[in-house]
Amino acid sequence: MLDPRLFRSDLEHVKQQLDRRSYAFDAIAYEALESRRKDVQIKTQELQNEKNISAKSIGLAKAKGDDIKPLLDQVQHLGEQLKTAETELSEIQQEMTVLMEAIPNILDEIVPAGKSEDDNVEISCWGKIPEFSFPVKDHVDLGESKGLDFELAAKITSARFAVLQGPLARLQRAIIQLMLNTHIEEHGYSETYVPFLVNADSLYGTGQLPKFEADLFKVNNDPDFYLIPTAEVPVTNIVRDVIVDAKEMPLKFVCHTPCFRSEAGAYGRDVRGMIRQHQFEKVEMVQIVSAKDSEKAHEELTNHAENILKKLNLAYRKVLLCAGDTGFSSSKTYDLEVWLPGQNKYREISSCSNFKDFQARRMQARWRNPESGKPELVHTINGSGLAAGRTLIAVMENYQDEQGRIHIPEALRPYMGGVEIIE
RNA sequence: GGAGAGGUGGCUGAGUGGCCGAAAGCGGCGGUCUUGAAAACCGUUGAGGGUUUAUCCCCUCCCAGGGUUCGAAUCCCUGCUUCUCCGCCA
Repeated sequence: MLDPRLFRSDLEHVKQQLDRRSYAFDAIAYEALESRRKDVQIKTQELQNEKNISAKSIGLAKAKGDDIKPLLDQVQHLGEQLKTAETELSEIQQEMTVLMEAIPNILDEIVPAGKSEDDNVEISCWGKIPEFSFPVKDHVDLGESKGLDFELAAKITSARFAVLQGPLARLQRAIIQLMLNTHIEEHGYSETYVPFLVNADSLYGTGQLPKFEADLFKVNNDPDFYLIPTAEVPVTNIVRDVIVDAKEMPLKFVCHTPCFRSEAGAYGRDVRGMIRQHQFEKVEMVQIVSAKDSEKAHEELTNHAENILKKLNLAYRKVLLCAGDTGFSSSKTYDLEVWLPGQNKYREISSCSNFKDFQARRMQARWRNPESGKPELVHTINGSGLAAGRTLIAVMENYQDEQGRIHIPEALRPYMGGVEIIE
């Protein structure tokens, strides 16, 4: 949610900013609605004031033992007028809310123009793309004899799920362990476990609802629950309706969860293997920071994700998403893309975003700035550190040998119980 | 799943129809005192919104949503939630 005051003070600026996203904002309709809002709100509050005054005078008259009958006659019509005004106001406000909550975040000025991922800008590259002296296999072929089974998962549930068994299952767990330990011990995050089912308010807070319900799995309940699409949702909502104490800032959480995505609209994309699944494991980093620290914190958090790839010695590149590829709630996003020999290209393995105050305004997440003594909206930042399923793929494909074996990277060996090669 | 008791400001806790955005205590902040600190004393201290250049002024909020009433923290209904006991359970 954007600041409504920004719309009132500088509509032209807002319109220009939304243009960068190709978001067609109807300024004329907005202005008409806003002017009605102002009129009706003022009128409603005046009536409320009148009601309060007369109620008070009746109370006083009664206490003195005066006849209150004439006063009661006087306020008779007030109730009805007020009710009409209140109804109209709440309709206008609801209309305004619907309009406002559909509007995406304003992009950071550094975000490049562009329509699709082809227009993203490469910021840096790290590591050496491995060269193989034999025809490489992808993770599906490599995993077939090692406990990665898609048909079994399809029997149990459906397509876009995987069963992982034996040393490969352990390898994924080792990857998660490495990530969690690194973020806790070296990057200063606090380990967190949260519910995997959330309510609509939480999804509204981080921006998935109301616009992107189709991407979610809904669970029948009264009221409905949703399977989390990312730990970002429950973890960021820790600070919903909270005023964080200055000495607790910044808050840094790391959280391992499964993630559930309907992938509606992704038919035919990445149908092979476990690149795009309905369920995958992810380690997520979330930071709650002040406005003045958010840019720096975003850079740091991205570095934290990069450090995992460095520890695993996986070649990757860092890209700055263009206007058209930056998510609804984000102001600025870096993607980390790891080299996958099986696809002979870089694929997203982490997405690190600065939401600024967009999510915070939706969920009234604030901190008390000691300089002013007043509550101010926090900035929220999050990023995958990393997607564990895709990291497993990357390790398998990058560490394969001619016999189709997988060598365990040095950094993961402490977690593998002595296994160095998966046959 | 069954039974009962609660949900009031940062915390504890009073308030059963008007003078209550809310006593008192604690905590926080400022001051007096002190070489400094503590103690003591004095003062101050919730959030959101509207209008406005600004001050002022006004509106809303005592878990949430409805209702009764001229008037609701207080009465009624529904929901959520916390605690205790019983049952079940990893």
